[in-house]
Amino acid sequence: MNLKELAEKLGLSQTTVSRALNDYPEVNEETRARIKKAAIENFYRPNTRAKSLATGLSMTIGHLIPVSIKHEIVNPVFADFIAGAGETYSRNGYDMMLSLVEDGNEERAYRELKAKGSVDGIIVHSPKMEDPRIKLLAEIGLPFVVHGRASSVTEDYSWLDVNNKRAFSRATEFLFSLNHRRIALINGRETLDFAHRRRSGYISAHEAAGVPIDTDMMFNGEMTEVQGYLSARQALEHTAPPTAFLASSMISAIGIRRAIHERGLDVGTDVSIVIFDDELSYLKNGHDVPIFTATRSSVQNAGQRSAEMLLKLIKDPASGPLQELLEVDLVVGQSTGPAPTKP
Amino acid sequence: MNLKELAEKLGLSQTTVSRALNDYPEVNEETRARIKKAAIENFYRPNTRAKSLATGLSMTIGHLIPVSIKHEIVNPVFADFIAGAGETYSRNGYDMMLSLVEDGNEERAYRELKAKGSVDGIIVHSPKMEDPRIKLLAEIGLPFVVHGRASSVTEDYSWLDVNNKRAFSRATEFLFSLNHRRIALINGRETLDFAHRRRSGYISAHEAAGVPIDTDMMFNGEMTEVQGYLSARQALEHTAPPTAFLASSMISAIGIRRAIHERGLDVGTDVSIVIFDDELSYLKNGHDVPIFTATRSSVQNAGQRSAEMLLKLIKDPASGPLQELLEVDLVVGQSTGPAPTKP
DNA sequence: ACCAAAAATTAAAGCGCTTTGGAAATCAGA
DNA sequence: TCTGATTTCCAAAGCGCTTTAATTTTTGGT
Repeated sequence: MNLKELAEKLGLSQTTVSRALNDYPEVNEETRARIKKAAIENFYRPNTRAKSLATGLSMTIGHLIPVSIKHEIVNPVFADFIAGAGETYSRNGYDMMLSLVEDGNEERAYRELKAKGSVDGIIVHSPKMEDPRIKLLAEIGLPFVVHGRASSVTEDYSWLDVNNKRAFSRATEFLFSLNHRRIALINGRETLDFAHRRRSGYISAHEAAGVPIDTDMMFNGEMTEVQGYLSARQALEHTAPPTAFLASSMISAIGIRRAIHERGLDVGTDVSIVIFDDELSYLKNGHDVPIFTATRSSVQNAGQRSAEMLLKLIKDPASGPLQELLEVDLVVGQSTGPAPTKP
Repeated sequence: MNLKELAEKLGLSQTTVSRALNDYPEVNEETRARIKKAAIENFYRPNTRAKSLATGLSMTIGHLIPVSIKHEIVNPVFADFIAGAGETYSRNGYDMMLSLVEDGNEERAYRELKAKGSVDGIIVHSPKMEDPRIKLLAEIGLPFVVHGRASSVTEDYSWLDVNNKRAFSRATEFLFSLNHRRIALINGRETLDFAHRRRSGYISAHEAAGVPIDTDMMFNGEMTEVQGYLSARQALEHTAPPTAFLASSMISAIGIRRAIHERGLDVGTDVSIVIFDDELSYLKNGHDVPIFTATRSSVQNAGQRSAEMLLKLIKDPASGPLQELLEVDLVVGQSTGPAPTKP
């Protein structure tokens, strides 16, 4: 059932029917009611493509995932973010489009998206320190919100980020307060902006407390279980092993825990762990008492907020740039305790 | 730059330009070359919505995620599946649309998708034992492929599934061969079809070997770390604890491992674990030697194959229903060993 | 009862593309 | 050189909707 058929069935013009359904004022309330009733009865749904062509709005938000960080799509964080954003989209009548982009083809992909008119806005994932996508999108003139920030980009743009630096400085300070002085950092890839910020939080806390930093204790790489395990093993094999770990994700921490157990040590007594917990729905940090002491910030919530920002930006471009910095909670779990006193 | 402008610039009609670009035969090869060159130079991209309206094809595949199993979207398996499928889509010029569907609104959502003409086909995720979506989609007349199967559905439909039953019977037999006789099953929610099949594999292996089954050793629930931990703890607290665990996912197994360690036992010597490994990209099962002995099947590959099936089905509906059953590998890792002999 | 203003409705154009049905140009055969 | 077939191109219709501009109907004041 399309508009034409519906209009014929009602003995009205397409114009009136269209207007009635879209709540335009210039239509008699009685006929509007009659039209809406008929629309429901006939399960009429305007064809999105036709509507989109007529209005110039695609009512679609694009999420582009560079294949290079395919691990990222696949990254639990990404999935949870999407889950949050998706809810906001569907509540507002927007569709969500996902695209995988070949490496190096990024610029082309964004321009294409604009040229093909397939989206009204874009969410930018996993920004790097110096991310060319931001300038590009601004130039193209497609509304966008970055999930995270790009430190080296000077232009003003819309973003939503977690206060990663503060999170890691707080976590570090917390470990200091438990008398840990040798803390290994198991970070994400430091070309990614968030990892860089976390590192600087770790460093600044050390500097503020006058605790020397040993670069042997700083690791970065993919945030996988294996990577966490390998880094932790290396740290523990050091002549001066750490008494605590600071991990960028729950998954890394699981690997770290494996390395600790492997050496016959116990988590929370012999070695402490603090993690950054994205509150992934299927990787809950324990039920009653958290398994890991953590700085916590829901990535699903971040997805929702980012989506809201983007929709606002699309509705009213002049309202931007919008920026939002989320603070984390520091929740104490079973994975931390006072540093063991030397035997 | 749209078609009209491009045609004007070339001094040709829109018809000719359109035909040249779409490789229709009735156009001089010289002018075709000229047109294609101009199209490239001007970065011309046909507007998807207009094209879609004209052709009646949306060139979009829909993935609907019921909010009830929001954990599923968020489920790493889902993300990896999408990553696989997405690659196939973009290689074939298709877009991928993700929608979250409110509970209970499923039928409406599918019908709407059809009425709005926003997708050419659908992938059905996480089928339940008796899934009404299959009959519905067949009735609506929208091409679809189910990732998994629905045991109680008698109609013929297209699906791609892993041989879950065989996987779990093999895993069970493998544990039997190591002299384990008391094996706990930590399964996913058994309303979901795949979990049900895994269970029946576990059971049939027991029956074939004449080993009695203790329902106290059978658990099912969300495939989360916490759930795995809680189930395993309960199993280990039993008066006759298991000597081995069979887990439906890597994540559950991580929880199981935690419970085992907590009791001061060791994995691979005191207690064995076999898992079903979906080869999630960020949850690799070890680097050289697998951490867990596993039945293995890449879910990313499944996504890719499903997408290929669906595209084929869209191109040629008569070619269906298509069905594909993937077998698993059984790879031995560090988490299994002979059953400990009673002290 | 009349007329201007307001309200309600409609015809038709337009969004950017594909495709049908011709028309014009080229070619081949006699 | 002419004719019919072939090749090459084009005008216009159509996809299903919105929206502008115009038309018809209703209302209200005198």
